[in-house]
Amino acid sequence: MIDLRLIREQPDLVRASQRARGEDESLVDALVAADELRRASGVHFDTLRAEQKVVGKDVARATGDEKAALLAKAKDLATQVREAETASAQASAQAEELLLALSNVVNPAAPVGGEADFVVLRQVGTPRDFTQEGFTPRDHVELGQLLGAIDVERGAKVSGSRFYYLTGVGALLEFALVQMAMEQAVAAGFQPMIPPALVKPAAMQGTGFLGQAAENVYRLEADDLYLVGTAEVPLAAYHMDEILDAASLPLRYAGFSPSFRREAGSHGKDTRGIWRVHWFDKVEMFSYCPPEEAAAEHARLLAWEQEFLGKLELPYRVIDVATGDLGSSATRKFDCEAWIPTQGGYKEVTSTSNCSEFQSRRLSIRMREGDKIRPLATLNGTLCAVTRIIVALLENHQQADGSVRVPQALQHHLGGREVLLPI
RNA sequence: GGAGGAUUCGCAUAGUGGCCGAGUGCGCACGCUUGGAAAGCGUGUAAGGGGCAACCCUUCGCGGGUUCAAAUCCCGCAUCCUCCGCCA
Repeated sequence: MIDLRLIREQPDLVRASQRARGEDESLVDALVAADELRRASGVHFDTLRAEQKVVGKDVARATGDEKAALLAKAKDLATQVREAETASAQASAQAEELLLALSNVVNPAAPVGGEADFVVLRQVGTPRDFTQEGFTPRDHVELGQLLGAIDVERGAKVSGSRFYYLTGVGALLEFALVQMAMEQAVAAGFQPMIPPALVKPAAMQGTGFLGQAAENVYRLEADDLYLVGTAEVPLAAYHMDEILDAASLPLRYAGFSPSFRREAGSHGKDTRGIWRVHWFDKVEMFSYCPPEEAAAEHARLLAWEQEFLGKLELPYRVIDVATGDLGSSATRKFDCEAWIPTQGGYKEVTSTSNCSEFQSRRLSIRMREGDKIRPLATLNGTLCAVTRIIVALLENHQQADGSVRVPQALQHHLGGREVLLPI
């Protein structure tokens, strides 16, 4: 959630942000009105309650007729207090609901527009020219079959569409990638974490996934729990309701977890293979830092993502995602898109978002600096989304005979294999 | 799943209807003391909302209820601990 004071004092700024996102501007005015009502009804309740306390103490001291008279007054007050309390609670709940519905204010540096209005920040590496090399590249499904690494048919048989098995060297490849990602993260000072993949509503709500993104979240009705779509959720909620010592910041966690996504809005999109699936494993970076350091931390997260892709020798580009395509928590987002030969284009393999104080306000995570207590910033970034990296690796490093070259940095995590051979 | 116990200000605890938003110890901060430190002594030390401020209000796991008045009584739920059962 954003700061109510910002909405009170600079509603135009928030309106402009909503417009840039393509979201409802009138929410801002509704919120301003709801906030006024909340404060007014709060003052009314406070006043009555203070009076009730005074009278209550008088009752305890009084005797005889005086006590009877005071008791009558107190009873009358009690009714009024109850009514005022209900009204105040309702007004607060109303304001809270609107506040939770409002997305974070976008960073002015983010390009304004829809999904296609991103800005390419840089391009790294050069896509291979398979025509010049004299063969037609196979896609990851075909390569996965040749190598005995991916079984999508049986994934569908057992669990339905968008499920898969990683088999043989495919399974080993996941372990190798995860190990490599964790090693890098630890070297950079991250604390490795294996968080729960099922979380309570407060964690999901607090990270901002129950807004427009709600339709993509799996919910376990019987237990009122959610399956996380990213380790970002349990890593953010880890410090829920805590006040962190400013001297301990930044706190950096690298979480390994399964990621579950309903893919509700993407029927018919990327249906082949394991590019877009309902479940995959992922190593996610997560930072807590002072708000004024968030932009620098964001740049660092991006640099770590690039370091990882570099070690995998993948050609990719970095884009500054447009305002209309930001998650509700993010003020700014950078995606790394790897070149996917059989798609003839760059496609998202990592994503890093600066959520400023949006999540920490919702989750009630603050920092103590001397005698000052204030919200802090949270940021997240993908280090390794296993299935997408596997797709990129197989397709980019394939050879004419269907074998796949293993990038040097990954070799020792795969028992020294320099190449994956068809079975 | 069954039985019992617990949940209070960073930690440990006191508190069984009004003098309790709440005492004590530890920790922490500042001051005194000291050549310096420790010890000792003194003062302060939860969060949130409203207000220029004085100050007021909310919160004693969460949600209801009883009462003029609830940390305290009643009901429901959650979490943790112990024992039993089952189990990767």
